[in-house]
Amino acid sequence: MDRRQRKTREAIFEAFIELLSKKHFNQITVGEIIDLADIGRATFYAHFETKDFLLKELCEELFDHVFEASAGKDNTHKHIFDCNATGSAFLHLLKHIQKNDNHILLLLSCQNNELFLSYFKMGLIKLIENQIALLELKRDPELPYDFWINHIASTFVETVRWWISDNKMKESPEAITKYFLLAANKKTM
Amino acid sequence: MDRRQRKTREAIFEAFIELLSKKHFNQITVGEIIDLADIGRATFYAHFETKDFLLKELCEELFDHVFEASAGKDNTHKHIFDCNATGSAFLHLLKHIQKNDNHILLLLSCQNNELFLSYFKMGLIKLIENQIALLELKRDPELPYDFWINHIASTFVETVRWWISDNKMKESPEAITKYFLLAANKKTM
DNA sequence: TCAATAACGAACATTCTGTTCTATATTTTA
DNA sequence: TAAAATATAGAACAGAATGTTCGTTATTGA
Repeated sequence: MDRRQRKTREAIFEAFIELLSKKHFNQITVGEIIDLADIGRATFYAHFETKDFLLKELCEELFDHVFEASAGKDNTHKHIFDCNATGSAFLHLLKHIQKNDNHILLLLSCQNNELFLSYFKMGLIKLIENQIALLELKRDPELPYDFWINHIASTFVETVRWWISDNKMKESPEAITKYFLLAANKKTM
Repeated sequence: MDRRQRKTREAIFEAFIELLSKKHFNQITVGEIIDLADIGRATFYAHFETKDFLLKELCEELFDHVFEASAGKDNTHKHIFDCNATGSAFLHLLKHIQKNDNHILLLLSCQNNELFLSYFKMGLIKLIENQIALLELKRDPELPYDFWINHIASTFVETVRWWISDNKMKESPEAITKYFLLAANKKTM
């Protein structure tokens, strides 16, 4: 990709993220993004068809990076999901969030968090399905498989949301992991 | 309230609900609502400041009606939450949803369901906090109280979402209640 | 019946969207 | 390094949506 394109794309994402931290997605205008990114109007539309596509691509870029680790594509993260110590995948994810890699923390706690949390959940479901054997989570045989997968993922997403928004991240990733596992029907770490 | 006002308000809500069943909130214009409700432009704005307020008032009107039962204000629903047989409050809620009182089912399954599910969750949290003694849900002493309340409410909301969207309501309210209670860490009904 | 008030409906300024165009700057390639 | 390809700047534009205003008409409740 052309350096000019990369720079423009980056400038747009950066401006967009900054605006997302201040106002709701619906109230952000393309004009504001353009001004903040300091680019021409036509340039914006050469990169993104609409504001909705911009959001979609931002989500994909950020969450794909977090979750691609599970496929072992990224050397710096490969260890995370190869480790089969109980609960480590979730604990590692929380630690990444705490470190605030790629503005993930900001997006998960901003006014639009439903948007990002739903992307987060989609990634999680894929991850859990792939790694189910390693995670040592036990399913009650009376629960349908897909209900259960959805329940685990939702519980984790809600745990993260609670940690960031309600708890203000006062507790450690370890404590939060414990809560999650207790809530998700696992006795202990 | 003036009969004219009531009729206008009803016409707007009805048109809005119909549009919500077809497209996303963001893509619905005031013009469309006006056309479908067959009212004047100025009339719409005399009733609702913006489209966002319309959404807010719709949510309040519908969910308040469902949840006010818990306060015993509504005679036809009073029984629901006075009953202390295990799990009955949740089962009754599911039966109401199944009967599709007040278009609740439509709103919970439409493209904007996040919006309505978040209102639903708010009401649930209040309900659970008020009725906690009757519900016979047991909290692990290691879980913080508010984490736990949030977990129960989220699990129920997700159960409803799964039932409507993923399961297409193929299973009975009784079966869904069982899944919910199993997932929420309760052994049986 | 009558005073109050709600709805109509058309017109309006304003804002935002998404497109088009030419000129200019940067990158790739040959 | 020169030429071809491509990205951006920037201005101008049509079209659509928003929210307001105002004079007129219709309905309501007392």
